[in-house]
Amino acid sequence: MKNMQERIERLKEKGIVLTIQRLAVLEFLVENCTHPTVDDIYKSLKEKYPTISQATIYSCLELLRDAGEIQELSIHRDKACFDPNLRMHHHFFCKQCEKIFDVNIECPVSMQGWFDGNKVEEVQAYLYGVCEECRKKEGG
Amino acid sequence: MKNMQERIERLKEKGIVLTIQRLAVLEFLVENCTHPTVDDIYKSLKEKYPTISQATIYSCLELLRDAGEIQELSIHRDKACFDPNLRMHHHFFCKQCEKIFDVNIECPVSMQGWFDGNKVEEVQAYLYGVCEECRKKEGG
DNA sequence: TATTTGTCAAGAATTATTCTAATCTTTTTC
DNA sequence: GAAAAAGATTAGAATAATTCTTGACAAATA
Repeated sequence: MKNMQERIERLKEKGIVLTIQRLAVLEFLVENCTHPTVDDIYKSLKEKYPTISQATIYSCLELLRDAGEIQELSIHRDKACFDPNLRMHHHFFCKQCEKIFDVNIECPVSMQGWFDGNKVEEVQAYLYGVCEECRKKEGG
Repeated sequence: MKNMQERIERLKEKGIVLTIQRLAVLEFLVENCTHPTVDDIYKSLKEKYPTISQATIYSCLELLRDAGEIQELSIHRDKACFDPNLRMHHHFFCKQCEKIFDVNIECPVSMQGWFDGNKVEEVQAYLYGVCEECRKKEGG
């Protein structure tokens, strides 16, 4: 359950109706911090709610993203994935196992809010490489 | 012409055949540093080379990217765009005019090569916000 | 209860990208 | 230089992620 209660409060304050589907999507993300794709979420929720449609997943994700409750990552260019972690952080993508890890490095770029005269509202940084685990496997 | 000659040398050294189409794609990118999409490139080259096909643009871009001559950006999640600038740099996307600017900020994350035990081979950082020009327009 | 407003489902439509098979070019071999 | 082989290009079909549309449904309001 974690911080679900807080999140629900925040959404209610914003006047967002918390339907079963919306809660299910949010809850799934909070409990599965593996940066799932739309399809991952759809397949999993379909088991519990067999009538749910993909379009609903898309619309719930869009709503939650616009409400600032989740982040949309474009670490792959062919599909979106989502992260319920609201703290400022970046992401590492392993080219071999394709897992995505959170990266908690403080980066000056992200902290500023400004770059020259341009207002920076959001920062996404993606590191691509090979994770420790995969490197170990390779090595032996 | 700029650094085309150097680029051509590098590609030849790698044993890459420099067809008219490949050169045209590379040249277009070098002369249009506006981070064009596949479609931008296709539409523009089609005027000069009416028989060129989209698949050729995709394959040239893939080849040039894999040869390390250009960078592929996933700043939009709905379409790729390309950058011939090989120096380490990041990108700013204006949500209003949708222009993409290069950002020359040195970021520790990018310099390291490592994050915990994970080997970092590439870094892409995207700043999203409103550019100076658009803010000025808004203001008055 | 009747009305209004907002949400959901299902599938069609759209769009970027990849695949395929045929054609054309270039390179190699004789 | 001609023939064969290898590689590149084309055009269009196929695929896959995402968005749109429309009607059905549910909740909130009067």
